[in-house]
Amino acid sequence: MFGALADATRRDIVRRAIDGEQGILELAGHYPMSFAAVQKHVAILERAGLVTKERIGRRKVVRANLEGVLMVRRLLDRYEELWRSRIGRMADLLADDAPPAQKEIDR
Amino acid sequence: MFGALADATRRDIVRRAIDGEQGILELAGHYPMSFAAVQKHVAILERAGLVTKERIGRRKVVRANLEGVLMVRRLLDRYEELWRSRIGRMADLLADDAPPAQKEIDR
DNA sequence: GCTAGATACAACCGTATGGTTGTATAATTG
DNA sequence: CAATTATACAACCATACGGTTGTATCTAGC
Repeated sequence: MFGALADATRRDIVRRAIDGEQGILELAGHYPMSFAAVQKHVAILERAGLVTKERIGRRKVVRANLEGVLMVRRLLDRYEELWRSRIGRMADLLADDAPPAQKEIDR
Repeated sequence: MFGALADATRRDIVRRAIDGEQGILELAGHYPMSFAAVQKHVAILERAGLVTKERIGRRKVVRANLEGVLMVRRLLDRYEELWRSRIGRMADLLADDAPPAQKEIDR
């Protein structure tokens, strides 16, 4: 998933897919590369679960998959939580620390 | 940044860096690859701003950089927001839609 | 059913990436 | 300061990746 988002073109496709109903050919129009290249990018995003394709008429409309974006975000949330809990543990350690004898505190 | 997180080893290093005070050699112990390889991974994470190195004695301790993680998350938040505002716009459209004449609604 | 439109897929190419080994630099220890 | 520990860096290799072109499939319209 992170891999899928690691490419700028793909991130932009996701962005456009969020509020567009664009077919692949239309999407390809926005980028300085061939239709096939864009097609590959969409395929990668699709496999990563960040985007879905739906046949509409003779086109296949690309739609962003909110679930996918949320999935990635959740991972990052876990990292943040790990961090905060670490900070928490450090604070706990300091708090649990019974005030040592005066001579050790002062100075 | 997404690129930096696109590798499983690097994600694990970030995880360990969150609550560890591990040097690179210690980190390398966890993975089936050479010290130099891990060193490169750390360098990539560092360039991406996800991790910092601090010299402590003869080691260089690797610490996760919360700022970096939050940065990536913020990007995903923007995607989510785009999505929700799109849903919002669609809802608005439906709401703004003045009830058409009866003949158009029924049937 | 034939033609045109839109997508799919395979083969190929150059470069970036993840890995290796080897050598050099920094900091601790005796 | 010599020896050891921990990190840095360069050169190299195989493979993955982003791009191309060419051909095949599927749908719409006449």
